[in-house]
Amino acid sequence: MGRRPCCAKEGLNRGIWTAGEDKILVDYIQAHGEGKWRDLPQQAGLKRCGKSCRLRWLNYLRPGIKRGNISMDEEELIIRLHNLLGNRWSLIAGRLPGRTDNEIKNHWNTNLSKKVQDQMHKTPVKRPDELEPGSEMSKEESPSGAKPHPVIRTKAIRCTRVILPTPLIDQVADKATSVHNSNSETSSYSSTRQSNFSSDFLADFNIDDLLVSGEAQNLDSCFPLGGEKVDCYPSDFALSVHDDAEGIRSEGLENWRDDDEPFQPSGSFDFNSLASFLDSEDGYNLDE
DNA sequence: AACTCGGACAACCGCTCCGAC
DNA sequence: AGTCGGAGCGGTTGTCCGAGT
Repeated sequence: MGRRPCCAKEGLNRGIWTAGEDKILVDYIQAHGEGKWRDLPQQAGLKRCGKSCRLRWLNYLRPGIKRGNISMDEEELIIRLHNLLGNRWSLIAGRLPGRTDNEIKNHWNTNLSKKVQDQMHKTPVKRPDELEPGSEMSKEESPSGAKPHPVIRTKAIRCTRVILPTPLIDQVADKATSVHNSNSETSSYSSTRQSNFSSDFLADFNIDDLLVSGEAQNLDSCFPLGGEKVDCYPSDFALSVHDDAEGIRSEGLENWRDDDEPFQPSGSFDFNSLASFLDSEDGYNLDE
């Protein structure tokens, strides 16, 4: 069985694209439009994989692409959005007109992640189980940049291997299980829970199980957030249920459109108003 | 001038989702 | 309901280039 490979690897050009190849690709897409990437190389006469053509077009040749010179405003926005969304580069790129996910990802890996790390070392974060008894994780103790998030698939809306602090495991597990039981969809979570309850608990559960139900909002009670902050502690639970309680659902971000909001998926926006939005009660309180 | 090293970024790869059948 | 192919995503790798020695 097995599917047809996206392209035959033999006899194809690899590596950096030449100006000639770019021109062929642009001419073809201008004439025939995007799509049918698998067949495009053959139709256009390019010795490239279809996926490679798609990547080249989307990241470099498409009209309206900005290259380089990422401004301070953009960097700040990327950091904030990364704090909110984790490594969901395509969603982040969608909030930065003219920027591509690949460029933002590279910029993050080479520049911003270090910046954030530096900021973190200035304001170290305590895990909830490291806090003094009776103390709360105050906003001042949370870093503005936050730790790297676990990987979250953009489309799947699913947390894979979310690491939860031990004291929260049972509460989240019980809640997720009860939510799951009230839904008809299957979840890998239950079996995971049965098989793995170490202190470095790795939960594979379908975030939809938590999100589709109105009960999801009650999950706030599982986390010592005080209704203030997205992250319980940042690396532990990347996709906050709190977001959803505030009406910004993870899946909704992809289709998120609201004329009252300072930025839109593909539109222009004002950085200052966006910063205000992110800091506001209606936003995410991502700032320190 | 030659070499090494590290940063930046372009491209590739494997996985997943989703729609069509 | 199950399978398949198209498409998209994020992580990783490869390559280039400039700075330093």
